[in-house]
Amino acid sequence: MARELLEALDQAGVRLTGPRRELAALIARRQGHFTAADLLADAEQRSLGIGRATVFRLLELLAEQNLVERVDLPDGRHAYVPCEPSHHHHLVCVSCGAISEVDDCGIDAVTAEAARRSGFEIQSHRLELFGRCPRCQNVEPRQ
Amino acid sequence: MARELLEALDQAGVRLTGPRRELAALIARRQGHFTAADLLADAEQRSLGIGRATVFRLLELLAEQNLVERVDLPDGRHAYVPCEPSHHHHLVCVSCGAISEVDDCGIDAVTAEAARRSGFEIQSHRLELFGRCPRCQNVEPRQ
DNA sequence: GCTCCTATTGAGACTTAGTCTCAACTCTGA
DNA sequence: TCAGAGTTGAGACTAAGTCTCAATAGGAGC
Repeated sequence: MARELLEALDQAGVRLTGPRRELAALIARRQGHFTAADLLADAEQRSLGIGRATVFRLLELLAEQNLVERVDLPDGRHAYVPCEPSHHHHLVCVSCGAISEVDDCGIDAVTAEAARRSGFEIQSHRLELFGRCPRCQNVEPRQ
Repeated sequence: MARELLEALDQAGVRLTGPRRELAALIARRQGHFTAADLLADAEQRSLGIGRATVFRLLELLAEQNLVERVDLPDGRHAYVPCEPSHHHHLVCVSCGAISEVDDCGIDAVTAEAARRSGFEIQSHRLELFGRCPRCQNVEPRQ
């Protein structure tokens, strides 16, 4: 996974520097979503000496390459999710933070219908689903 | 519109203070979405002497009553949209900022399908559509 | 209309997220 | 090995939002 990120960066024509390799490894090690602050804390904990700006710059770079996607959590925070470059949406587990990807599942029909009713010319959309993953349902069947 | 907001606040059992009346009027005067900073600037421009904290507190209050909804713009900023309390989604015009509401248009089928495929128990979702409103399409047919 | 209690207020300090600048460093192709 | 361009970390800066606290004012009860 860290290897995939680095390969994609290499193909994008940017340098594979030490900090980038280390951050890619940290991202690969994480399950589910993470915030810029999480990544920064990881790096600090391991005394990697990676600057705040470098973290934000890498996340921006990965987002440009669609290797990571920005998700807005229900509480308003911004998180990132490592993902496939194709268009899809995310299911976010509100208990453990696990992320699952779903492809369109008919959302195009919804946007087409909304466009028809409103007269808007729709250029993009964002769908985020929040709930509990199968594992958390088993651990605590009712919440 | 300002009247509706105030009536709803009254029914929620909070005091109808001067600052709240003034902010309700400012919100009513705005078309489409606005940010907390917009509202703050409006208040400052009119020398209403309304504090930063008061603006955020009122927006939180209105959001609790579902009189205003928080929307995450594509650029990552948070905006607010005055709206009906029922569940629905927003179409945001990326040119002029106009907002249109759409009801579910079949999104429930999409979430059900996503739940079936992933095993998640879906609790909530967020759908935002971005594009150009009919007026902006007329002004500049191709962008 | 007056009083009193409590919700609400503004000021401003504080926190957090993210951006920007710049001199120093380090990849990488030649 | 070298040179130059891309990248780095430090730290100042900005913007967004929260928190505290003493002062104020809404409105229920009289």
